[in-house]
Amino acid sequence: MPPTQRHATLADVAARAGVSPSTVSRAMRGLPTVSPEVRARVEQAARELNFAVSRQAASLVTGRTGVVAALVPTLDSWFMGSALSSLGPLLRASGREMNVYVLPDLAERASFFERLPARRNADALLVFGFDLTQEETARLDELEMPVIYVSQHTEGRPSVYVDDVAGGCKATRHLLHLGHRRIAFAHVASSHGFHFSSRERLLGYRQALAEAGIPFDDELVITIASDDRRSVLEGVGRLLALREPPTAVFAEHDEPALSLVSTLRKARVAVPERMSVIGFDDHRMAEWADLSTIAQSPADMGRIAGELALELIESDGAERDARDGGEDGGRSRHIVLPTLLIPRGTTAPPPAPEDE
Amino acid sequence: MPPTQRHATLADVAARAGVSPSTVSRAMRGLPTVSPEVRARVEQAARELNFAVSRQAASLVTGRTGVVAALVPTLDSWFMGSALSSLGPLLRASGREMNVYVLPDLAERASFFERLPARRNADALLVFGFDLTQEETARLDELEMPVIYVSQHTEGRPSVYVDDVAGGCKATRHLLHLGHRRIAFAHVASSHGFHFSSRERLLGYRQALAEAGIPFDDELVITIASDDRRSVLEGVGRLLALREPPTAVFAEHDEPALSLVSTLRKARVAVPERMSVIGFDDHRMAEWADLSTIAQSPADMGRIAGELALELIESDGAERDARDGGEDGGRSRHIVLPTLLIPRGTTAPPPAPEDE
DNA sequence: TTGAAAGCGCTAACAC
DNA sequence: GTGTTAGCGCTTTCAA
Repeated sequence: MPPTQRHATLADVAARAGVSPSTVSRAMRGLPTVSPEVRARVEQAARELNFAVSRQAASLVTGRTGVVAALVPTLDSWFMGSALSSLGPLLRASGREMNVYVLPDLAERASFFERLPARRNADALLVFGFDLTQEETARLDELEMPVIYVSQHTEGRPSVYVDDVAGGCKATRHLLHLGHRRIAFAHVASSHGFHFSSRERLLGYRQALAEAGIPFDDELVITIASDDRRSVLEGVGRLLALREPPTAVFAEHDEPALSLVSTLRKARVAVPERMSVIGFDDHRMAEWADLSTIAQSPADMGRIAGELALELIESDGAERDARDGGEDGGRSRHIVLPTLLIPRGTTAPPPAPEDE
Repeated sequence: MPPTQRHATLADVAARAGVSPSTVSRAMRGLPTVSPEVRARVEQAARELNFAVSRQAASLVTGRTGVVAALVPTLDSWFMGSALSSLGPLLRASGREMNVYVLPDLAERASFFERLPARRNADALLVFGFDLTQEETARLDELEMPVIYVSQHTEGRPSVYVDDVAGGCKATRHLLHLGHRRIAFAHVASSHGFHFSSRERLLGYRQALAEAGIPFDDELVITIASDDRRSVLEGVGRLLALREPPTAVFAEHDEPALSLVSTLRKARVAVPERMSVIGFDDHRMAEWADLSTIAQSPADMGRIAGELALELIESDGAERDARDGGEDGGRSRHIVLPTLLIPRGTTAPPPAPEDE
């Protein structure tokens, strides 16, 4: 007895339409060398048989898989969600599929880099937000397909990212302009050993302080564990207990910023009257909660990285002919996206000094 | 001049290892019928040539693609992110890839159902959180692969979801037990025309009210647009302006619940002293903000749905032989996951009555 | 504009 | 345990 009914093949359609397989192939791909009448007949037959071209068989001969892969540390974050939500439709519009590799921990990560499952199974790879080692990057170079680094800069390889230093600077300057002099920085300890540009945001913070002639004070840097509410309470407690407590906090992401606001208000520390808080992201929740923040657009990053991927895929065949686009044909292009200060209701001038 | 260097093939490895292609194939798939010595030789050759089996070629002959597809309305939500973050690694552990189709608007959705790009390109499809029409469901039935409905029940087809009615009931009962009698329900108007079980949560709310002998009052149901802060302000304003304002709000998701808390506190309405707020999800932010909520686990849903998919893929070949697992071999199984009340700091007894 | 034939890289019978 | 053979379903010359 036969297994599940087989899919119709191109040959089936050809038989039903009374033409040769090659003609069906041409018609299905929309090539112009098919007479309108025949094309109609083929399309009808295909519809009746519920036929779709097998990507597997096609790619065997074309050498293209029609798949673009995305490597992400997790999908459980506003950033990744937004980025892939814009990348997916873009790829579909070009007739491609989106393959996602989620590497939530070091074991998964090691296994990915050891087996390199994307090899031969995608036409390009987008690497999101990882802080890769040199070995890992070298391994990706072996993939023999375009690899684009997103939310991370990698020397000599195509990258798309926002200017985190400038963003950190903007946030800090905003607070400085409001009159704050004691400004804390809230850092998030991520559990999976990936960084999300936090190093650079801290750098921007320090840079803005330096410009204003304010010395860096590491008592003002707190670390919040992203999965533990007590760490927020502790961090806030530590800041408030300082001899000279801050009047403002810059959190490297909106989520911790929101938890700071919530924790402060619950403790009857008025925000922004007693303490200003600014985040980074412009998370959907930031508007809801009227949080001041530095906006970045992961949706734009996803889209732009996707466009770059398509471009590199296109040029992958012809690359050795004309060296028109410079020596590497855009292979080491860096695209830097802007950030934008969005002042909202959680930042204001510091309270009038009481003890000075 | 040649294009980009071609990938090594199985034949190349065979030549280098001095064996036949079939032997290489067997070795690469870990079949037991290969002598250890030969296996070692093959693996070495494969490593030297940076060889990986082409899924496309393999699937052409096995009839399996090694891909599981997920259909999602968006990735930009806590729920989807968590679900796919657990699904991905599970699929990888079984040696499969995860293909994601994001359908953020009705145009994308229509185009997906018209072209059915998953056809022939995946071994199973997981459909997340859509409220499908009958036509769409019928279309998916034509896919000739297992289709699992997640976060949605569909008659006669495998489904995995939480008991939203019971969850809504639990949230409302929690507030009732605390002594609340005027309880509002905050509904989210989603922009893409997809429902996320909100109908059923409202049902649970009404059911709990009925049990307590409290009549349903539609003045207490507000709608918040998920992308507009003013709508939150308006909703809160409307509730507070009622002749008999509520003392508690049940929001169908944590994100709007958090924005309610934030808006109320900013307006100097103490939470929970003056107004209790409970959400639904147990979003990561809920713990950070000390929000009472009804927990559901999208991670569990993703995992369980994935396991079901693998099971159905396995049984897909043998299904017609033994009808052991009931008439349909689990093809119409429904798996209902539990919800859990998590009381935190945003719910408390109502304030002592002032005017009565 | 269409058809015939060759083969993409692999697995699965079947021999040995 | 290993090799030989015959396709899987498609695209792509090349001829007509």
